[in-house]
Amino acid sequence: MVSNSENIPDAENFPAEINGLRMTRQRREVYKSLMENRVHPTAQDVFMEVKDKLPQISLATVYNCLEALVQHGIIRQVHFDRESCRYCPNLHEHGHFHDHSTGKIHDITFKPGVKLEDFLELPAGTQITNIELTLRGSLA
Amino acid sequence: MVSNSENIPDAENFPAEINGLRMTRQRREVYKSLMENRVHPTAQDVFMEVKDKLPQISLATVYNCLEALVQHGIIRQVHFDRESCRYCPNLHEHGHFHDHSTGKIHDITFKPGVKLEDFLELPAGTQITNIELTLRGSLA
DNA sequence: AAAAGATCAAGAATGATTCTTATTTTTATT
DNA sequence: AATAAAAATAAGAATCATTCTTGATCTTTT
Ligand SMILES: [Mn+2]
Ligand SMILES: [Mn+2]
Ligand SMILES: [Zn+2]
Ligand SMILES: [Zn+2]
Repeated sequence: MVSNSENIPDAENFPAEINGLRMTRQRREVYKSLMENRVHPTAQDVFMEVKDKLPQISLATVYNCLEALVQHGIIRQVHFDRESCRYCPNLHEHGHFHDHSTGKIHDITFKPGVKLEDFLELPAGTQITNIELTLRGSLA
Repeated sequence: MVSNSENIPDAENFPAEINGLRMTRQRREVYKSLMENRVHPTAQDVFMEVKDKLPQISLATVYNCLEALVQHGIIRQVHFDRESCRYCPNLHEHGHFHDHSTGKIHDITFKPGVKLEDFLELPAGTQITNIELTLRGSLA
């Protein structure tokens, strides 16, 4: 029952452009890697994965691609302390749970309908444009 | 009505040890700087502040002091993306709001009695040991 | 086809942080 | 109090993720 076919178009019918960003071979493979393996990889991780398909790609290009994808709102950066940045193609509002027992990072969603003001003491007039929530712990 | 006297003992009656960490002159000044100026400074910021009191202190020592204070649970590190770490002496559970209009970082507390499960979809068996919440935006 | 623009590869540069080592200070022991 | 052992500090080197620079290559427009 293993199925790694999400809704990722293959090379032939992959859109030539996403959110105004031209999908070059490198950007496409970087993006596909993120979509197929939702493990919040680092740039190095992506580099190693993508080299299988594009053996000549450089780490700098992986950084460039990731940056371009982030700038165009196609993927998001995830930060854990001072570790290398990680990348996530899940665009829904969510936080991250770093399970220290397995090392895996899980997406955590907010309960439907919850507003920030429901659980935070926000100074009057606060306009929040971005939320980053990181949880650490383990699965009992 | 200016009062920068919080509950920060002065040099004479400053505890010789906190949480099992010996309070050397350097550690004391670093800690006092954080307590007196609650602006979430970087190590560089602390370095520049503390040099007024201990002109011979080195940046490496400031890093060492901050690290020792963090390890002993006396202060906390705060992360904003890939920027330099910042330090916070507020030990109550709280998040941070980076006000992009003023550049200031504000402590944000949770509403009393709120539990994580109240607003997050947590997988069953999740044991959370640490929460990091970062908000970005502006004060209208 | 030519020109302009965008992307890429490779390696150098940057900057925050950590590490190394010699020196100084503090604490424990005689 | 003197001595030995342990801890902390200062200074600078090393590290590592990330960014920058530059020349080559690919795309799009004229
Ligand atoms: Mn591989
Ligand atoms: Mn100053
Ligand atoms: Zn995610
Ligand atoms: Zn704080």
